[in-house]
Amino acid sequence: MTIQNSSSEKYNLEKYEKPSVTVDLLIFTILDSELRILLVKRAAWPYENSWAIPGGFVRMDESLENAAKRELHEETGVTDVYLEQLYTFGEPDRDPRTRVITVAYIALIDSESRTLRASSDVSEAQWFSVKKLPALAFDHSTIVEYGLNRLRSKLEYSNIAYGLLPTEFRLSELQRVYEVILDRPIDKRNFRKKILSLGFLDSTGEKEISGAHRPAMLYRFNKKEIVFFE
Amino acid sequence: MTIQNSSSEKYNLEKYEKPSVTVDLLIFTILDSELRILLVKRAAWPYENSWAIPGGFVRMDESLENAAKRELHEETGVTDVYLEQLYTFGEPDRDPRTRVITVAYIALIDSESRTLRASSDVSEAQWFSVKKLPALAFDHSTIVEYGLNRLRSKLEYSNIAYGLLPTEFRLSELQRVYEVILDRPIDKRNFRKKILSLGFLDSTGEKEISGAHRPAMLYRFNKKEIVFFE
DNA sequence: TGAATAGTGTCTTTCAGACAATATGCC
DNA sequence: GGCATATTGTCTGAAAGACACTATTCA
Repeated sequence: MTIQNSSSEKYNLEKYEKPSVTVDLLIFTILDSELRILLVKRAAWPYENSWAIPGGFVRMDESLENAAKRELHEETGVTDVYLEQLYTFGEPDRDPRTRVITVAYIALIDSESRTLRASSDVSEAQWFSVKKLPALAFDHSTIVEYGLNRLRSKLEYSNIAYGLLPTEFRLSELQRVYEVILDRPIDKRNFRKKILSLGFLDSTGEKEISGAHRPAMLYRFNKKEIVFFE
Repeated sequence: MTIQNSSSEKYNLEKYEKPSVTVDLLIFTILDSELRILLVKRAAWPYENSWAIPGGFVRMDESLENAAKRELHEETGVTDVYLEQLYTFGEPDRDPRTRVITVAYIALIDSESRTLRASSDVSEAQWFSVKKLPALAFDHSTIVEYGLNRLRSKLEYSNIAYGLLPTEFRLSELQRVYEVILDRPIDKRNFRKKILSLGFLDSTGEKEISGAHRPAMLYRFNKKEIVFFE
């Protein structure tokens, strides 16, 4: 029987048992030249003391995206960051307590915004390199794997990197973001040629001096929304 | 409060009000040289007599994908077709009855499998060209738009077209699939050069005679799973 | 032999990738 | 001057795109 079919559906809509629905957040940042995600330590059964990606229930009056924004704010204090729905995971046995369907989101946090809430209600939260992750609760390893693939492929054909950098940055920093996420070295000359030809970077005209060497020109993304190319 | 935090969460999990969760299906096929989707006519409030994409509730003991497969089978009688999760739509007011979160799936049906169930429990079901769609119930126009974009971009860098063709087909048929979905003409010589160089087509050695003209070689996809290239 | 579709090759341009030397600022 | 990072150009190979004629079958 489908929503569309039953002639008595308006009386039946509430008769089915309903699953719980949560949002889970894959929060990425670049820290110490590594791609990292935020994990929280679970305090209770199931998976007590295991690390997990943060998440929580979707309230009846908020959209999925707003639920994700609220959770993100609760965990990190940040607002206005890149947020994208990743995938919905709904195996019947993914949570031993009850049926829980989770809508996973990706969030990208730049190095300037990156701070953890002092007064978090989470017992412990930590940035883990995606190359050295602990065992994760539930099906969260699957979610991380899926999110990494999404991030990597979007990096190759969109300006998504803007979410991981502060407003102004050096081209070498941008290249580092690509190298860290794609996990391979990139030729500097080819990278600059390509990235500048795409036309989504503007030179600020400013140079940044940061040590005993030639200062670098600062650039910024000319769009703070995702754009695909090719 | 998140799943991870509350020390009394195991007693609280059931205290929240829960949304209904459905799967909705965007079922594509090629018919009369047009890309079409299956729509069903609603029999009851809300959107009575409006067209909608088929869908139904997720049962407590089935995965999202199995719910989609079950609905697909109920509507079309087919099994073993290409099925992909599209996106999850969860605006609080998208269904006037109650909070309904829907996980949308794409299904591709080839011209040989394409038959509608005689004994469908739906009042009416029909294949509509995506270029001439009626007004749709709920937020289904948004879902269709989203699905079309997904299908178009996957067509350009994967072998997803296998889902829309029978096992054996002529290159001109494959080209027609591309032209119809991308909605633009493609040069025959460039298309053949490119598609054959990708290596996911095998020649069957058979030729198909279908009228007063030179017979065409038949090809088949050498993988019945999605593969990305480039 | 006419109608209809199948099948094929060249040229040009664009883009990706390999590759190394000079420039600038601070100490 | 030494160190550290910034900045720049050429060559080659691969792929994309423009473009038109011949082949085969049946009626």
